[in-house]
Amino acid sequence: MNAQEKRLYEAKAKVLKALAHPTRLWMVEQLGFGERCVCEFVDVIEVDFSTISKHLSILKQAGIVEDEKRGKQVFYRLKVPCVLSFMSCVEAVIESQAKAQAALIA
Amino acid sequence: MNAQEKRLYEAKAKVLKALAHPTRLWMVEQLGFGERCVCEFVDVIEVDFSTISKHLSILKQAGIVEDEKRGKQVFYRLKVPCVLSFMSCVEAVIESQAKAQAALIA
DNA sequence: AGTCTATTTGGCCAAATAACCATATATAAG
DNA sequence: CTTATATATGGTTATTTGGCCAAATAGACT
Repeated sequence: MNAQEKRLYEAKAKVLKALAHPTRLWMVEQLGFGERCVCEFVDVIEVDFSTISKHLSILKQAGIVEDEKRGKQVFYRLKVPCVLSFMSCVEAVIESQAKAQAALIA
Repeated sequence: MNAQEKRLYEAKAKVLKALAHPTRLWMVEQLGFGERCVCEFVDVIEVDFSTISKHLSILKQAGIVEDEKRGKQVFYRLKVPCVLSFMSCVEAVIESQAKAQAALIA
C-alpha cells in the first residue's frame, strides 16, 4: 500500500466515520425524507444545539450533506443520497449478528 | 426517539464504526477477494501484528467477518458481503467532495 | 440602535480509540 | 518434551471524539 493508496483509504474511512455515530446516522436518514433546518433537529434531539451543529458540520466536511442559509435558518440536505442505501446492509449485519448471539444462548 | 430506537441506531453506528478505519476498510476489501489468514495481513500491513489482530477482532465483533482456526492459523472471511457495496457510494462522496474543493480554487 | 432567534465556534473535560510492547496460549515441528 | 510459529490479550500512552457551556456572528423585528 503506497502513500496515495493510503490517502485514499483514509478518505474513505473519513466518510464512513462521519456516518458512524447514532445521532448523525439518524439525521442522515431524516434528510432522506427531505431537507431540514438545524432548528428542527434541535427540537427533537436531546443534546445541546451546539453539539448538533458540530455533528452537521462533520457530515458537511465529509461531503455527505450540503447546507444553505435562508434567512435566519440554515437548511441541510443530502448531497450524495446513495448513502441511504447503506442502511439495509447495515441492518443485515445486525440481524446476522443477532442470530449468532441467539445461537450461543440456545 | 425512544430507548429502543436509540439502541438500534447505536447498533447501526457500531457496524459503520467498525468499517470506519483505513486499515480495517482495506482488509474488508481484501476479504472481498477471498479469505485470508491473519499472517497474510501481518505480512503486508506495516503495523504491529497485535494491532492487526485487534482490528480483525473489531470487525468480528461487529458481525462483519467470521473466523476459523485451521492448524496454527486463523482465517477470516466476510460474513455479510454486502458491505462491499458501500465502496462505490463512498467513492462517489469523495469525488463530489473533490469537485467542490476544485470549484473553490478555480 | 437594541433585541431576539438561529447557528457556529472555541474552550474544556471525560471517555473512547489506536498504537506499541510484553505476555499468554495453542498448535506444529524437531 | 522443547522449541518455534501464529494469534490473542492485557497494560500503557497519545490522540481523537463527543458532550456541555460560553461567546461570537448574522439575520429579522421593534
